[in-house]
Amino acid sequence: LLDTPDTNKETLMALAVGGGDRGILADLTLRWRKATKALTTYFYPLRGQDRKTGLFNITPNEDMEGGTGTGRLSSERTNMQNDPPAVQRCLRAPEGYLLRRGDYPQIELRCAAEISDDPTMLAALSDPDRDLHQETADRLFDGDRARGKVFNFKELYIGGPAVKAAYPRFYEWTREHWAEVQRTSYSVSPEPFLHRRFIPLMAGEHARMAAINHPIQSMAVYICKVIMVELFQAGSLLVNQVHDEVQDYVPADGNRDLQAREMAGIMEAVMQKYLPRAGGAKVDVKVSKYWED
DNA sequence: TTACGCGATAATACGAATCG
DNA sequence: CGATTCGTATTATCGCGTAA
Repeated sequence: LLDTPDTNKETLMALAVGGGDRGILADLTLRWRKATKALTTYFYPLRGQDRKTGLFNITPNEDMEGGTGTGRLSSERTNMQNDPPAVQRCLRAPEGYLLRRGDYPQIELRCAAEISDDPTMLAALSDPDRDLHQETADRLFDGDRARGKVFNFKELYIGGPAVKAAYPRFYEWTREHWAEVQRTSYSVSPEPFLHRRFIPLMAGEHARMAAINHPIQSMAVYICKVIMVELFQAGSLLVNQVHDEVQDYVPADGNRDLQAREMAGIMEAVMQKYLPRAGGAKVDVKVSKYWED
C-alpha cells in the first residue's frame, strides 16, 4: 500500500509530512502504534490491580544470567524501570506516605570525566553554575541544548572523530581502554568497584562500544548502589530504583523540605566521595504523593 | 549503551489417527 | 510396530517502543 521498503518509524514519519493519502495512512499508523503500545504493554496488564510490583535482579550469576552486564539492576514481572509518564502519573504512595525520589544529574557523564581525566568535561561539570549540555550545544549545534544532550549521551560511546574533536582526552582514554580490553577480553571498572565484564571480541564494533560504555555505566550504577545501602541503614523504606534515581517512602506528616534535604545530603556526599573532581553538583529530590507530579 | 515486554510470525514439539 | 500425517500447543525470533 505504501510502496516503501519497510514501515519503520522513520520511514512513516517521512511519508507523513509528505501529505496525501499515503501520508494520512502513515500518520494514522504511527498514532495507532503509539496508542496500542500504551494500552497493551503499559495499561491493560495493570487493570484491576491495586498495586504495581516488579521483581529486581540484583546481580548476574557466574554465567551472566539474571542481571545486566554492567551491574545495573533489572526489573521483570513487571518492569518497574520503563514506565512512561502517563503510567507514572497513576502511581501513588500508600495512605500516610509520600514518594521521595532522588535523581543524580548527568551521573554517567561525571563518571566519564572522572575516569578519563578529560579537562573540558571536568571544568564544566565541577561548576554547579555551568551546563555541559548547553556548552556542547553552543560549540557544535548552534545552541540547541537538546542536540547537545543527545551528543553527550550517545555519541560518546561511538568514539568517532566528533568525540575526538570535542573531548580529546576522553577520546584518548577510549583508545587506551579498548586496547586493554582487546588484550584481556575483560573490561574492569575503576577502584573501588572493580566490576568485570567479559567482552566477546568477535562482536567487532559492538564489542568496542560495549567496552567503552562498561566502566562508565557500571561506576555510575555502583554509586547508586552505595546510596541504596546508606539509605537503608538510615531506615529508609526503599521501593524502587531506576538506574540513577532512587525512590523510597517517607511519612506524609513530615516536613517535606527536611525530607528532601536529608536525601540530597546523603546523595551529594556519596557523589563527592567517588567523584572528587566531577561530583560537585546539587541533587534534585522530589517529595510528592504521585510519582510523576 | 543498558534493560523488559508486547504482537506477529516462524519454528518446533507432541499426541492422535492413519497406513503399510 | 514403525513411519507418516494432521491438528494443536508451545517455544523462539524479530521488530518496535519504553525507561535510564
